[in-house]
Amino acid sequence: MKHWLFKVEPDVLSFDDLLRAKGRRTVWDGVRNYTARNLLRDELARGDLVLYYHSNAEPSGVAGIARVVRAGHPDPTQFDPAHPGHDPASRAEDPRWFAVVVQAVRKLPRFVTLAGMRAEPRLARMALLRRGNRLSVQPVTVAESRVVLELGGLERPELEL
DNA sequence: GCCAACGTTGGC
DNA sequence: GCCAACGTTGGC
Repeated sequence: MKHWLFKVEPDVLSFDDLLRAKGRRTVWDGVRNYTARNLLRDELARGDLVLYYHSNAEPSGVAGIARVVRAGHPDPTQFDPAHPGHDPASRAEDPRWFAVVVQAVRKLPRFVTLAGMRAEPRLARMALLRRGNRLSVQPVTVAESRVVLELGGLERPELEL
């Protein structure tokens, strides 16, 4: 099982919003970046762990964990002319953009702030913390994931790995 | 294929 | 609100 970090602005869908959503799940659609697209299409698998990160927030940080419950499939919004992510150049038989479905697992007992992660030497190499990183779906190592869950106050982080 | 211009992200 | 960093677009 692989581990990922998803960025989302909490004004759009906070982790608490996801917990309240029907089935505690949502379609992760609207991603229009080729690097993230490749990950969604080729790498994310059902059962993978997702660190749910609030970006552009006060404070920014990891709020909870989720799981991929449906692997990559064509993002329907690319074919919807009314959707801001509509892509007239994408064809149904060769879709350009992909989505997954994620389901909330649990909220972290302690919100793990960006500053808290920066202060943790074991996370020094984490992709999120690298300067200029804007990728909205990014890989996280199992070791990094474990540290984040530990910072988040989970008593038995290994149970989630 | 190069690269300037532009738009977006996201921390601060 | 500022602005650095990055991705994308499009002229050539």
